[in-house]
Amino acid sequence: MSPILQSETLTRSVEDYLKAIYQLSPEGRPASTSEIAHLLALSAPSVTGMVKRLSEHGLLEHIPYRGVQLTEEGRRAALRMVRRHRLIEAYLVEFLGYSWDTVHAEAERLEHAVSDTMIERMAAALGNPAVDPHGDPIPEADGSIHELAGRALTEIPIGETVEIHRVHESQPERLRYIASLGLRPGVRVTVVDRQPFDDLVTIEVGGMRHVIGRELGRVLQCAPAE
Amino acid sequence: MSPILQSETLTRSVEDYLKAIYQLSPEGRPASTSEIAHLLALSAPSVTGMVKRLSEHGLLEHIPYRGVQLTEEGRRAALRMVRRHRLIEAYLVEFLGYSWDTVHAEAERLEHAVSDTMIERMAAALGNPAVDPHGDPIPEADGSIHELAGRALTEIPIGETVEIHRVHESQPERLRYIASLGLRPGVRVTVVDRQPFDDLVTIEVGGMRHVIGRELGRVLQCAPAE
DNA sequence: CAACACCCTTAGGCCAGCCTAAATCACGGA
DNA sequence: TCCGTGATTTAGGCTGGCCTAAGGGTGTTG
Repeated sequence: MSPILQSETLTRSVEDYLKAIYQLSPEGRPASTSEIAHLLALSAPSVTGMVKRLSEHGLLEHIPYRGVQLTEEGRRAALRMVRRHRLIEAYLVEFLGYSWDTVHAEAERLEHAVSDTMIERMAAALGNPAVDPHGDPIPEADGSIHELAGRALTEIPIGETVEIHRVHESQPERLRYIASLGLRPGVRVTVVDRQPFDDLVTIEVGGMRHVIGRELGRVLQCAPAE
Repeated sequence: MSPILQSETLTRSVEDYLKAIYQLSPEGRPASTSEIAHLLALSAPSVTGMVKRLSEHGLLEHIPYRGVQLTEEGRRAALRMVRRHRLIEAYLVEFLGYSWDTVHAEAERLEHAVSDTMIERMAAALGNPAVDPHGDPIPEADGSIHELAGRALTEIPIGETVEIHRVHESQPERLRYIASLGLRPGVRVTVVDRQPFDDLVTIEVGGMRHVIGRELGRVLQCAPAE
């Protein structure tokens, strides 16, 4: 029944859908039509239609009105795209002078065009890195991914000093703002105050104090400073 | 009338058509529907249809039953693609360990996906080379191209020693064969014999003798050895 | 338990790009 | 000059992927 799609016959669109669904729920919780539509900047009916096609091809399961979940095959395809995307970002930053706020758009296009061979050569040139410039873990070629446990900045108690491990954000303007505060993977941050509501956190980084809101705070993943 | 297509809204297909037409006739001689169809591996009616759209957008002129010629705008777009293609080939060979018989397919996909910024960074990383790994000249960013005059190997008289400047071929099998004879840009070749028909040429290269037929002979562009 | 709001899907349409089959043109040879 | 051959275009159709408008579920709330 399911035609042989295994041999890299996924279209650009299909790759984008799979990656989006994975990103909405790496753990496999069902993703809703509207979430997908919002992330891909498409209308909801378009998503319903594509989702139907993808489920016929065995890449995901769709329970009408309930959401979609990737199948094992769909998850593999999605992780392949994530690997590509993050390796491309790392390569562009390392070898072609890109900054972390500009790589995303370029990688978004390249991830569909590059061969597996080229991806592996880029990985080798980089020394097979474990994370990309934002600190996001790069899935292995075999489809495994090692998510490093981390707490959002919003969860760190007053007085604690942590290291930023990951800045999970792709919008250039936000990234530029984050960078302007001196925040990037590897940097140490101390939480000096917290507001009772809205998860406002005051941090000290590089001798400066800044207040971070809920949205930004969730994007900044931290680990205990060594 | 002609909608504003200037701002990089050309589709993959359109880019391929323009490049194909340019390659069929860099000098601007009209290219026929069937030549284009053959080069792009499409049916003739498909080409007629696309050609009609492209001429409406001012990228080429189509005289029905007579052929098509790129307009200045079309030529610029085509040269942009050629520049991209050749720079990508050069980059892949220089930095990612590709051989000249494998770069073509990869470049064919990448040329549509890469930004102008990235192309210029690749060019800079390469030191703004004038030619690609096959010896084909790389058009400048401003759209100028410096074709180096050369004679096909089939035209070299007996006894003359020349240097191969250019191997104008993209098929991997043919390139591998050519390489297996020790032929590549920069190599010196002496014509030791010629057959009266079929442009057969016997050459000596690296102490070995080989007979080259018409097709291959035309692909090998030579210049007087210094 | 009914009603409403919200989300999701169905219906119907459009465009780019491709195809095959059927007309039509152009040109060389009788 | 006429005709046939081969190239080209027209006609008509398909698929992927998107859209808007309209209909149908679901679940929360009075």
